Amino acid sequence: MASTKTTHQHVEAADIAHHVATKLDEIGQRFTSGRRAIVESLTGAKRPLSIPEILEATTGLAQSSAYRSLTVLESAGVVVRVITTDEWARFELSEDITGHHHHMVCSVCGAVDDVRIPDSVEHELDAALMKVASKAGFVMAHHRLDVVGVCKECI
Amino acid sequence: MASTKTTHQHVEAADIAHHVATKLDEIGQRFTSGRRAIVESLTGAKRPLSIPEILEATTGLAQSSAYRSLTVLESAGVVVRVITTDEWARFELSEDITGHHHHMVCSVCGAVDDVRIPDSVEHELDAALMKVASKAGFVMAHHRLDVVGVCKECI
DNA sequence: ATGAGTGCAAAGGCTTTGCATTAGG
DNA sequence: CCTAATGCAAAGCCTTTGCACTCAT
Repeated sequence: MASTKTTHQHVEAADIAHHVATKLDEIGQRFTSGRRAIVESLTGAKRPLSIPEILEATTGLAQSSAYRSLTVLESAGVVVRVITTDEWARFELSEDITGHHHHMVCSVCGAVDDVRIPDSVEHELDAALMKVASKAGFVMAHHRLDVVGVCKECI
Repeated sequence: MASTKTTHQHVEAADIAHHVATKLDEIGQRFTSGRRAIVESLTGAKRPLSIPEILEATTGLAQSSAYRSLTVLESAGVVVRVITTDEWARFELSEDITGHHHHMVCSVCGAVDDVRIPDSVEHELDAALMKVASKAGFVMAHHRLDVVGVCKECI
């Protein structure tokens, strides 16, 4: 908890492995080859991947191991489970690695891509959300924002 | 499509039944007692309901009928399936009935409530999203925004 | 060697579907 | 009446879990 700064600055690509190893170590978990392969897939993708996509990118990885490893990585705070539609769950690296961002979801093919909006908009948004949340006695941790539409492939 | 205005103004409670009946009729579906009961549950709740909650509020409704009716109502554009976590799906009336709003999701108990933020923030947000989306060749239909945090019951 | 991690297969849990029955127009 | 809608039960599909084997420390 003390070793890693969680600012809006993202972790450099080369340091991701080290960062993940540290986070795993903090909860007494090993950084095995399978987990390394998963993290590399997610790093290369720059968008949330589904289990089938992860398995395709990682030869010799059992589906159950993928689920189990992703759960461990999620507990370590390295991976986040993203719920887009009701199909497959998707997984991405946490925002202290990738930086804060949002998702564009294609309502036709289900494709998901990362997007970022100006900090000024983020701040105004957070201020407005914080206000309405606390008015309802709700302690806001963060927000989740998606663009829903049609991707260039499906137009 | 010509009969119902889809402005930011919501439909009056008393007219919901008529509105739903019209929408169903447009796709050749009947407004049966079961579907009426479901719509009434959703109207009363003023927040997205899960299948168990809907069944609890509607005696004598089979689970499969609930799923089927909700799918029909979704096709009619009257109901929206809300994806919050990976547990149960939740359903709510569409925004041309309820007006545009967002959700607060409790990360502890999973409770979901509606929230609204000022139009000015909505507009700035849409402008920013539209901009980054079109830059990626993506045609935005709408946005989806949730507050994630801890509700007053779980603090 | 010694417990964690993995693979394979089976079980779980939400959702969908098949078929006979009921009800709406 | 006659087709659409419903109930019940079985099947589907993503995800989780049990158990034996393998690998890292």
